[in-house]
Amino acid sequence: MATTTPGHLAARKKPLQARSVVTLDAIFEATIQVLLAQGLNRLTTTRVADRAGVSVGTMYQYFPHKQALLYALNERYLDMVADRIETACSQHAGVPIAEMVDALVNTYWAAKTERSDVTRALYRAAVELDNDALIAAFAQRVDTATIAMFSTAPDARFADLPLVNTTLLAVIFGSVRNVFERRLPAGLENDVRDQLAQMCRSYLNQVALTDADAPS
Amino acid sequence: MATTTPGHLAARKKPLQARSVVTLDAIFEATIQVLLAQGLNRLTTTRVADRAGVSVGTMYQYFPHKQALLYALNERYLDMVADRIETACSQHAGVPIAEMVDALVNTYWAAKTERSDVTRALYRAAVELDNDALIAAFAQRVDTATIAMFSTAPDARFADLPLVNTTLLAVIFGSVRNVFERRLPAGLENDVRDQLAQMCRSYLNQVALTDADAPS
DNA sequence: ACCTGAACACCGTTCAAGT
DNA sequence: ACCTGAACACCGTTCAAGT
Repeated sequence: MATTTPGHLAARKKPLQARSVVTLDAIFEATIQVLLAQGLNRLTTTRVADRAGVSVGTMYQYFPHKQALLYALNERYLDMVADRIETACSQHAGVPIAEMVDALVNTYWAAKTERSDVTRALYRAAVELDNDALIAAFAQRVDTATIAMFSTAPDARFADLPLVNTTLLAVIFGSVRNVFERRLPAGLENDVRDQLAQMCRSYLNQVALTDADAPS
Repeated sequence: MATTTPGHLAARKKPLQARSVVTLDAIFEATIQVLLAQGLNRLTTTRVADRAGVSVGTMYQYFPHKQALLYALNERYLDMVADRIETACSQHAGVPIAEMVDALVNTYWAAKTERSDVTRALYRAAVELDNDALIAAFAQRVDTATIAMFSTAPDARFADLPLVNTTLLAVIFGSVRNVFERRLPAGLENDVRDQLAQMCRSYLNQVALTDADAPS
């Protein structure tokens, strides 16, 4: 499912020719580099254009304004994360629910951890650029994938799966972000991840319907 | 415990005279208003000064630069939240652990929800202003308060209370932020809060040492 | 058709001049 | 002693001129 981009933040032209794809990639790569090396308030259209080897004017052919550039960068990133979660979810259909939760925690955690500098930079860049639409689209994709996975659990049913699912995702995504922003030492970080997974499992065990709850 | 402010972000002068306090409050209030009404990238030093009824030059007597203003605003806010958590923690010393967790979730939730527009605006403003020091100081205060509270629980002991505590705080704070940024409908928001509290309780029940674990 | 970069409007910050 | 706001450097964005 494609992300729906609000008009005012949409990229100006789609890269139809091979050269454009290269230019666009160079711009994205330059943006990440400037973001990491100089930070958000030194991220200048001129600096990005310079590093990408194009003129400012050219950049404005691809993006109507600076925010649209950051928006597109986030979009790419969230699409990557959503792809990985969708894949993990379909690969774990039918396994016990505890394994599902572990897969979910570990997949999201790994996606955020692999390039944690980029993750943190994007958390910062994601601000004040009307990213509600991005977040909503991302949440929708993930909700769908995880609900589908959890429905196939052989060992658990729930009175209100959508609520359980929303809670679980809020807890996982929120905790990961929190741990990131606190810059915990790597060892402690991993311990917290394991505790998080355990917490999700306890919760699922407790809210799962028992046989006594089964409809007659 | 006072927050340790890094020098380059410190406010320029302390409000020693009554008039200065008024001016400073006016600047803070103006900042919140501009933030809510116009958003972060329309938050201009001139606009804030205008609304506060002072000149830009005067504002620069109190804050060495724009970031310091936003930093100070966040500092005030986090101090308020930390105060409330500390109070709740000392008021709940000695009660069963399930009640402690509920108090913690509800206090933090309430502090963030009461003026949710301000909360969201500050989440956005908190970016790229070296808020690591702020977050660290806040985390330290809360860690201390909650660990002290949990140690007095009559019905639970833990093999590694610091880890359990860190996990719990990451989950609670992270989830609250996530729920905020997703702008869930108010009814669902409350349901998720209740689920969150339940999840924390399941977790604590599971990781608490049983009598069998007791040292002989 | 597409790219360039000087030019324009606006913002953060300073500091000489005012009280 | 403290406040003011014009002035300066820099950034986002445009568009006439170039290829």
